[in-house]
Amino acid sequence: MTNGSTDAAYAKTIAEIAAATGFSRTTVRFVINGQAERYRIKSETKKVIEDYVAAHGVAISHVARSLRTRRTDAIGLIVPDLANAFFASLTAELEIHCRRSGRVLLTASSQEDPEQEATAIAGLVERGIDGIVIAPCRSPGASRLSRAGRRLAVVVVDRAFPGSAWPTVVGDNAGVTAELTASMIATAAGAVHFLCACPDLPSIADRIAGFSQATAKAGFAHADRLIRTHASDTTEAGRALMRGFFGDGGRPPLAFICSSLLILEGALQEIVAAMGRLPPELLIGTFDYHPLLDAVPNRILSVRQDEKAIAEKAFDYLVAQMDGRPAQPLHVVVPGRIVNTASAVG
Amino acid sequence: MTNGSTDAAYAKTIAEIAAATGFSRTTVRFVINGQAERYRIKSETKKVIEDYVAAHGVAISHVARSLRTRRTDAIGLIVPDLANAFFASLTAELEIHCRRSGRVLLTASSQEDPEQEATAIAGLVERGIDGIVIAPCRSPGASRLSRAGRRLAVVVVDRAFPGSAWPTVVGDNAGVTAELTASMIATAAGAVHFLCACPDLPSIADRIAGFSQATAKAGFAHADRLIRTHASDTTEAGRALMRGFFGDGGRPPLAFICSSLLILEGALQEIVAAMGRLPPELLIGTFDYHPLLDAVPNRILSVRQDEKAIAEKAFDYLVAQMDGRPAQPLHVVVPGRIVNTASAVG
DNA sequence: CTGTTAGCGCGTTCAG
DNA sequence: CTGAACGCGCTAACAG
Repeated sequence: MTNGSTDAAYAKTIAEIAAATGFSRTTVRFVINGQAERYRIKSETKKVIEDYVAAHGVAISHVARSLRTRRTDAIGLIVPDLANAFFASLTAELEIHCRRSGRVLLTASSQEDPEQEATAIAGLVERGIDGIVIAPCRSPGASRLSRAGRRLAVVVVDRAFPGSAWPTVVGDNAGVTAELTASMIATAAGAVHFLCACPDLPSIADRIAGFSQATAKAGFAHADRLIRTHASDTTEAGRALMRGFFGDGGRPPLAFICSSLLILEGALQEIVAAMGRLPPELLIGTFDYHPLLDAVPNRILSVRQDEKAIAEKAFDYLVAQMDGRPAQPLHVVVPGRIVNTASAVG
Repeated sequence: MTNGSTDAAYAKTIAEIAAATGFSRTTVRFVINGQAERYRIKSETKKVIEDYVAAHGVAISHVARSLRTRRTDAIGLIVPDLANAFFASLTAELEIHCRRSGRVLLTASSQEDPEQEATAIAGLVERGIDGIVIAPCRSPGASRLSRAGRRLAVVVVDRAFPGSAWPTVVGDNAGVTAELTASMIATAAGAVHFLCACPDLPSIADRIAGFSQATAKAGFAHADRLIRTHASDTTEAGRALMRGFFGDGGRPPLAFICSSLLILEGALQEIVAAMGRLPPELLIGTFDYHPLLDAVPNRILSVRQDEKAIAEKAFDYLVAQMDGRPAQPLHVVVPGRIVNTASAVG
């Protein structure tokens, strides 16, 4: 409406700016990309173009650029479930790194389903992402990641499936679980049970190993008797696992560890449903943290992963690959730590 | 390694397949896109191409396609904070719709910061997303959404800033808050306080209006005395708001409502920090749901938004715009409902 | 009927 | 400071 050329309301393409100012597309591009000096564009020319841009705006098509440069400055992230606070936090951290480096993060979730994972990977790869961070729900060797793109950078996080060809960044699991278990056995002066989803996931297998080790060390003969597993990591699975105790006509274990917040949520719901409340003497251990844990009156020991450090490492590895630098250590374990919730003092 | 042409390990482009099979790119494309019959490709030809594809794989460049079709089959989502369970759930629901319709969802978060929001919008728009669903952190008129792209579909969710030019899908706020407040006043037989982040957000303003209305109706003279606000929606803000009560040398209010889970988390943490535990007589109201609420022994009334319905409506509106169909009602309010947590029976 | 040719879209690149 | 080719899938027009 204001000017006469095309559509006044919208930003202009390089070709439009070139046509309007009478310079070539190349010249316009140099000015817009801040390379005016490098290519000795006359300052007067520069000003004309800059003024036009200031008045009308530019709309660089990243799509066209990507076609040529074979880069999208986009990286993908595939997580099993955003409802899991650990992954939500990891996502937020990775986004910070992306924004800082002028990239965008494309997040997709697999809902722990290999098919959805495959769909998500395909969708992102087709769109030319430069790299991908993935917490795979199956061994990634089986996925189509390898055939995906000519040069796709890949970093696996959280789940170190054996034989993975890609750099892997995981939180500590075996060590910290052993520590947690030992501490709880000492406090409870008795057996500690382990409610555990997805025992086939490497991260969970490590937790089981840590648990078994600490249990054996404390003198319990049959560690596996204390472990109950479920195939899926959901609130419902947590309820089912806890229901197992009530089903035996019994009571909940006095001390137990849940392999994830979702399992814990379900387990607690089931106890409340069955008993009307949480027995105050219950000693609880869990992985990952949520602020609401502080409002639960029971003593809770939580293993906090360092999402920030994991995200940073993963991002570094990704950038290293994209730059052609091979990542030095192919496997990094980021230590976690055990914290008491606020109510634990009571 | 296996074949001789280019790189054995990777899927082939249309041009590569054409060169290898001896047909033209157009023919190959027809077969690959399942249009062989429509364009009467000889079935023998079709088989040759299909066999080659089966053996080597195809790698359609969505980037090149987008350049031509001016569609990316990608839609963007901008949320203030993924740590907020409401937005995490909304994201998951939208992703389902995208997958079903062969699109990908690109999620970015603004951390409630207008600048980050602008960066995120720009990043997505530059990459040619077909539409965007946004829970804006400021009035979106001020944002650059309007100048963004020639034809970007936009739907605003959760926050209906006045005068918005775009279709808006929000949860009910005023009505359900009035209901919640009235119910809590009746139960507590006394005043109910409202701890409230971001009072300038339209969704929160509606909640304040509902609260004030119910409070006035119940005969409380100065509703605004019962409302305390904080500029940001974080756990820390919740702690600060609750600290206000203790600062007066007082005790926490016997009945209070928090405008979000984050505020609630902070408020509860602060009470636990100050008193060592949550007084069991505390009556609590909050917005949005988290499974861990069920493990808090106090009676909690939670307003649950219907993320599924919100996501569905928003997606419908988006698709309608992308198809050139104008969305009929420009503003939809999805009803919420009040639920008791499991412990509320006690 | 069966398939091909030519150019488009738009930012990038490099020889002029 | 410019011109022309390039990347790769899409589409209309066209030949055998």
